[in-house]
Amino acid sequence: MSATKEVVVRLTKYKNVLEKLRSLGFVKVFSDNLADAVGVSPALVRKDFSVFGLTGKKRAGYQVDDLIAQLNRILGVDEVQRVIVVGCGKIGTALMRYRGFARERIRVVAGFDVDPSKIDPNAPIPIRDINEMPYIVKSEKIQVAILAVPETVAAQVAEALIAAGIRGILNFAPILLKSQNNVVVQNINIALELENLFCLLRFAEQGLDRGRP
Amino acid sequence: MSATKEVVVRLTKYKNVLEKLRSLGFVKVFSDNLADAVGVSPALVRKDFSVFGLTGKKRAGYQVDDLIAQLNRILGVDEVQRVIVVGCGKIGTALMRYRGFARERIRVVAGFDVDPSKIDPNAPIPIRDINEMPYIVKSEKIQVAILAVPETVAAQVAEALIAAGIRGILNFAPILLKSQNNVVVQNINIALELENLFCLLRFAEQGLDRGRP
DNA sequence: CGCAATATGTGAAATCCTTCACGAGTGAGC
DNA sequence: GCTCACTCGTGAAGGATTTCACATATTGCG
Repeated sequence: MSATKEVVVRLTKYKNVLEKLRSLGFVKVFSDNLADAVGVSPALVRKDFSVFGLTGKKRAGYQVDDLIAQLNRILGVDEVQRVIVVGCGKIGTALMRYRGFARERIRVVAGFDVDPSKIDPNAPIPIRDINEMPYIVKSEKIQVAILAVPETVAAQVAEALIAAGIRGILNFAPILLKSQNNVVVQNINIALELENLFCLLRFAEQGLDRGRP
Repeated sequence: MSATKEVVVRLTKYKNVLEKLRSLGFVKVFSDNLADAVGVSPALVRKDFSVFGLTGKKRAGYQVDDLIAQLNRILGVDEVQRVIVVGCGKIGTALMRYRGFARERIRVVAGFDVDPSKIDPNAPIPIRDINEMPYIVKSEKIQVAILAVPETVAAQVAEALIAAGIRGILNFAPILLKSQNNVVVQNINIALELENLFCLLRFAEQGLDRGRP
């Protein structure tokens, strides 16, 4: 049943919430709880689950352990996910050392840059020359890359990544990369998000209609 | 006319594309061009514009200059937008120095942290003690904050921000802050985005239905 | 100057997504 | 063990958003 991107996003959110609940000692959970935590309606939680055959019991809700196991199976994130970071500027290095990744079973295998002064193959997370990227991608069977290079070279580096066999890109460069022919792209444009925030504020303040007078 | 968040996001994207086009010397533009660049259908571009009374000419498309001016008016981003960064760890400092902000007329006024060793009020962008945050927010009339603190204190710091008068938060901490009572929150959960990327890849590979057998 | 090509603007249709509402089990309490 | 309040699962209804399709206007060109 065509699962859209939004559904996958929600499933992942459910899973994260469930893991927090489990660490707090929860054993069962109701659709209301998950709905609150994720910010959707209870009906939608149940609907999402039903699409994937996740079932609970009529008065006992869902078993937390069970649900996590099922979600992991569905989402396919049982093992550690390996990723590379391309572009080791400010954002790139910050991401390489980001602690949040460990908790989610994500491991940064290596960083890449063009600047020779940044290269350090002996660091805990090695930083290599961008020219080595294709070999590492192949030998390590890397599928996903975080792109954090300047705007001017972003498109070109993205193509190099795809050519090297990368199948998913998390793009922090301020250009809109398009998902095409079996390469999935997720764009995170920080400046754009901020701009939107300002706009939404503005709209929230003075009503939503600002068309012709 | 109830403008949803999605419409605002698209308008901002149009504006960004238009500015790139203008810098390339374009004078007029068609809905097709914008649609391609933003990844939507031409009809939607026209519909979005019509909602806000943005009009073009029947065979000449839209005037780039004109359109940008109108969008700026509608989106309310004529002047420089000022923002603070709370939490000057890896991500926080990277954001403080992020170049993409300058281009979008966003200025980071100050950073805040609890760690005394990080404080440096004389830096180009000063880093101050978090306790000074409420005063700076008030005196500088700051409305928007970027939140980049560890998970454990994120909720608490967010409350402090709201109490100090902040009206919009761009949240990089891995908890879901909820937009409530006239505070707009935009969550960017990097680990979650990566997880989603892996899942989408997985789904793209082996079809979308993975429910009961 | 008139025509034909082309792009806009918009009501109507279609599609997609969410919520509603209710039947049906089920666990807890007495 | 019986009852009852409670929660799931789901078809149908409802909304919202996007696309369609075409009348209409404009411009370039012969």
